[in-house]
Formats: sequence, structure tokens, C-alpha cells
Amino acid sequence: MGIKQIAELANVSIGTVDRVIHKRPGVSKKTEIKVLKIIKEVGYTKNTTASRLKLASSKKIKIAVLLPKTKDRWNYWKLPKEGITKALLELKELGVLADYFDFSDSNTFKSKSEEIFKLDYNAIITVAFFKEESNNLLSKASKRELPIIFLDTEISLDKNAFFIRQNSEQAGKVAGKLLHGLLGNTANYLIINKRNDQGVHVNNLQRETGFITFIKETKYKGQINSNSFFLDTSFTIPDNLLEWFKSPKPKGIFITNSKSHIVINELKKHQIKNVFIVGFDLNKENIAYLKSGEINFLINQKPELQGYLAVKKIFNRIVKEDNTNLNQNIPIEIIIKENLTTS
Amino acid sequence: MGIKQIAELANVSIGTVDRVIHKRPGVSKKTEIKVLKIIKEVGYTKNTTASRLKLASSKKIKIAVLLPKTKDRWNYWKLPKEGITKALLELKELGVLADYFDFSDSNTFKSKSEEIFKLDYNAIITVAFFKEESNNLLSKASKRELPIIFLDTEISLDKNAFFIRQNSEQAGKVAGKLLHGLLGNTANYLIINKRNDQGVHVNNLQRETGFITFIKETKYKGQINSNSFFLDTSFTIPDNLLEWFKSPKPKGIFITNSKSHIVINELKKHQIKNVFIVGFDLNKENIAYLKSGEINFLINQKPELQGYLAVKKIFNRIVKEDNTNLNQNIPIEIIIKENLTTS
DNA sequence: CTGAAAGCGCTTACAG
DNA sequence: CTGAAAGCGCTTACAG
Repeated sequence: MGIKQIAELANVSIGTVDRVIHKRPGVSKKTEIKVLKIIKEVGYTKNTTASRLKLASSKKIKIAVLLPKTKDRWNYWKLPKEGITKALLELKELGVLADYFDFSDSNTFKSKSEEIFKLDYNAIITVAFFKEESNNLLSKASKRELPIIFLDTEISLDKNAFFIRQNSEQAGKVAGKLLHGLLGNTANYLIINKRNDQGVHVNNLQRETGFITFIKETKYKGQINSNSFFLDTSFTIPDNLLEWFKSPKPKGIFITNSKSHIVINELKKHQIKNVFIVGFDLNKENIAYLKSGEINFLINQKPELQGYLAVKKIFNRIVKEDNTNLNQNIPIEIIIKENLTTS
Repeated sequence: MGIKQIAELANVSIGTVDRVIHKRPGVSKKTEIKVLKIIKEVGYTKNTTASRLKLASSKKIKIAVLLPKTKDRWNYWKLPKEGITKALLELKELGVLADYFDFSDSNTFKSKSEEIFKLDYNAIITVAFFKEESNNLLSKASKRELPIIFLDTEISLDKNAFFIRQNSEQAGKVAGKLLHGLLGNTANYLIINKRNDQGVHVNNLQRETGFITFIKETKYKGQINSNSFFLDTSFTIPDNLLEWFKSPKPKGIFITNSKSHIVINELKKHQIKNVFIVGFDLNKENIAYLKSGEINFLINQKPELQGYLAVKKIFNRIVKEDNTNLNQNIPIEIIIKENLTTS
């Protein structure tokens, strides 16, 4: 049942039906009502494939992707891009494309988002690292009805924003459950956050909160020791912390970020063993330590999936006029040596 | 870059280009070579969306789905169908449809697959429960170049078959790792398989093998006790097994099938506590026990994803002429109370 | 306010 | 062996 049959039933031309469907001006109220009635009666839905066939060349859907600058060889922020690339490949024929922008601090985030606004995009995929700047972006975008999807991290913003991310507090609880399951109520726990000049990333803090919340709800009676370090290659364990490792009690470390391998490198240097470790992210170094048994659990944030879903959801919103919100909770995937897949 | 530009460059009509692309007869060797050369030079790829637009009405892609009969209110075999339905919804506009068939034993499997062969399908999605009958199906299908995807269970078959399933032996290893992590080297383990009149399902056996293999590779020095029961609602724990539960040692149960809740109902009847349990499948009853803490881990086979991927892969093979094999390893998803999502 | 026509990229039946 | 034309369902610029 297509536009043509609707037109026949309504005794109008397909052009008129099209105008009604797209709420374009130039249709008398009377014919509009007549056409809408028939559309409803026959349960017509637009064939979006056919629709995009025409528009794929004339009216591209352009997505601006603004993510942190990737400097390392391996960088977390390449992963959402892989998912975005995959989605674009699937949607290429339907006229969807993306341009990439990057930022390294709040200033460049601001300038790049202004640049994006000058160009003519249909949607933005970015991350909400900077509250004020993200709010600015949101308020500008809402005036143009430009959908924005924030990946990775959720912070509270003024307007209704869309987030595709893992619930970090819940992920912290999962980490707590896993370590507590292995180590029980008497162990000591060490939380290691990553800090930079701006402080500790909100994801790390949310994970820490979740971890502690979970542990507090058990019959736990050990010590939880929280620390934040610059987890670059020059990281060394401070002396007071070396003391911590000397306790004969069962010991667990919760690393709230992707740098488990940096911590483990240090543990090895000091020949510290018998510590259970839960970390995040499947980078090459972490995977090697998971395989060697030095990391017990890794939590996967599925960054590729986040990017992939962002593009797909933008497409569905714009093309299929799917007005459900674009939020998406990413499952907290528990990875051990035995269920690690390299597919 | 489309068929039209290719035609211009080759000084032929678009009809001729189309004939070359689809290897249809009626093209002189000379023009064929000329057209193929240009196609290669410009890196032309068919716009499958446009292609399907025409074919969606005239040349449907018809998939036969042959799965076990669902009798219970909740039934595992409804789940792959949900995934299939989701995929069909996405591909509806492109002219993909499925018909459902069911079987209850090897005889009905055979008769239904014969029925499917009489009708004119482009692909089959089913399960390989019966070796001989599955081999028959495969050999008939290969004559017609009809792709067959087997879900859920992998068995060794004569011809190259396609499987979308979790590696059951590996899943058993994951279960072993999880229980061993909680209980250590001195615990006793109980394996509970589900049996029916035909014996124990191959999935259960593969999982058991994986579990035992894993445990044997650790410094384990407890007892592993393997059992098979009809795990229907009339299940009761036999007396000799009640003895097993009286041991003061740490105890773990590995239920190699979806019936953890049946086992737990019995444990509760006998007021047996302090047993750690790993099971399979996110049915309503299992989820309730996961939430109450009576199940520690559930492994998800993602049956919806299996069905979804099967349809998508069939579509890509037929439409995009993607000739990579259709096998797909489903990740071994570890579910605990804290990462259970109802989305 | 409305319709007829051309076109998106591909497929197919028909004509020569 | 090859081409011209109609059509898949929708969109759009043009004419009236």
C-alpha cells in the first residue's frame, strides 16, 4: 500500500498525498483531512527505502562527530569511530555521511562546536566532558532541532540531553560484586582513579561511588582505600601505598579506568602478587594481562557499539521520524579470560 | 557512480551493464570484458537499496524458519523468533519475509523439512538436533544452493554447515571459572544435566565437558558429581544426592541448561542453603532467583540475537552477494544481579 | 491549492 | 547480441 493507492482512494494526485504526509503547505484543510483519514484507515507507512533513494543524492544526512583527540597508537576514542564507520558503511547508499572533529580541552571543544554550527549538520555525536560548554551546545542545538548524542559519560545537563553510555555507578557495583565474590568480607580494597590536571574524570568517580555503595551493603568489614594518580607511563606506587600491599589480608584492586596495565606493570616491578584486579576496557595491554591471569575481570564499555548505535539512532530519527528518545543504556559486559572473543 | 555512468563510459546501454553485472547471458565476450574493465577501474559497487526497491515487490526473499514447537507459556524457542521478527521488520521494505514451521521430534523435523523443500524458499533457519536428518537437509539444500543456518547447537555434520551459536564447551569453561573463583580448590561440584527420552541434549554434554576440562586444569582437589534428570515440575532430588548436600565443604552446582529454577525450587523444599549456582538462560524464573541471590551467575545465549543475525546474514548473502561464511560465534555473556538489564 | 512529469539507481520484458 | 522504455515508491520543481 503506497502513496499511489492513497492518491487513488482520495481522488487526488500523489503530489498532494506527499504534501500531506510531510505537512508541507499548499493543501486545503478539506483535502488534508480526507487524505489523513485514508492514510489512517489503510495503515499507510512511508517506505523509507524508496524515500531515501531519491534523497540519497540530493539531501544528505550529515553528522558531525566531535570526540577527544587521539594521540596514542592505541586510543580509546578510535573505538567509537570504528562503530560509526561501520554504521556509515551500512547507510552509505542511503546518503548518510559524517565529518570528524576533535578537541583536546574545553577551549577547543568550544571552538570546534562553534565551527560545527556554522556548517550545516543534521546531527552531532560528541561527549559531555565540560558541563558549561555542553549546555551551550545543547541550547544552541535545540533551537535548530538538531539532535545531539553524548557518548561515554553522563553528566546532568540543563536541557534534556541524549546519552548512549554505560551506567558508570552500576558498573562500579558490578565491579564490587565481582571482587567481593572472590575475596569476601575481610579483604582490603584499593580503588585507583585516573587524574589529570583537571581532576578525576566523572566516570571514575561514578564507578567508585557504585563500588563503595555495593560493598557497604554487604557484611564487609575491611578497609577501602581510594587513590587518584596520573596513570601515565611514569607512574610509580608511592611508598605509603607499598605498605598497603604488605597486609596479609586478601587484597583487591578496582581500577576505575582503562589503565589497569599501568598499575600491573608497577606491581610486577615490586613483585607484588596475589592481588585480585577488576578494571575497564579491552585495550591490547589489558587483554594481555587478562590472558596471563593478572587481571581477573575487565568491564567492557562497548565503545564501538556506542558509536554504531548513535549513527543508527540518528538515521531512524531523521528518516523514520522515530521520535522516541535517543538514550541507550549500554550493558555492563563482564569479560574474563574464558569469554574473551577477538571477533 | 552508478550503472548509468558505467554505460556511458563503455558506450553501451544500462541494460547491457546490468547483464554483465548479473552474469546474465546475451552479452558478447568483447563487450563483457570492456564493461568489466570499467567496473573494476571505477570501483563500482551495486546500490543494493535501489536494486531491492524494484525487487521488493516482484522477487521476495523467503525464509523458512523451522524450530522446536513451543508449548509452555514461556519457551526458549520464542526468543530466536523475536530476533527474527525484529530483523524482518527492518528488512520488510526490502521484500524479505519468513514463514514459521515447527517440529517436535525427528519425524516431524523430517516431514516439515520436506514440506519446506516443496515450497520455494531462498533460505532456511533451523536447529541441528538430529544428525541424520540435518545431514539430509544439508545435502538437499546444497544442490539448490540454498543457504541453511543452524542456531543454538553445533554438531558435526557431513557438509560445511553454518552455525550461529555459542561455543558450549567454552561456556562450560566460563561456568567453571566463575564457580571456581567463588569456591576455590576444595569445593565439591555438582553438575546437573537435563535429560529426556532421547537422552541428554548435546549442549548440556558440551558444557559439562568444558566445565570439567577447566576445573581439571586448576589445582582443584574436590569431587565433581555429574547427574542427569528429567527436569520437569515433578523433579525431586533423589536421596543419594541429598547426602551430597550434607557435606560441610563449599558446594557449587553447575546447571547446564535453562532449568536452574526447577533445581532451586527443590533445594528450597529441603531447606538447603549456601550453595553457589551457575546456570543458563534468562527466563523469568531464573531471573527472579538471580535477583533474590539464589542464583549467582547466569550465562546468556542471546537467542534473540541469534535469530536476528541469521536473517541479516541471509539478506546480506543473497542481496549483497556477501559470500563470507554465515557462521557466527555468540559471545558468552555473564549475567549477575547487578548487570541484568531488562531493556 | 493541485496535478503531471521527471528522476533516484536498478531490473525486466519487449523490440529489433 | 543490444537498446529503449516502463516501473519499484517516493520527492520535487514546474505549470496552471
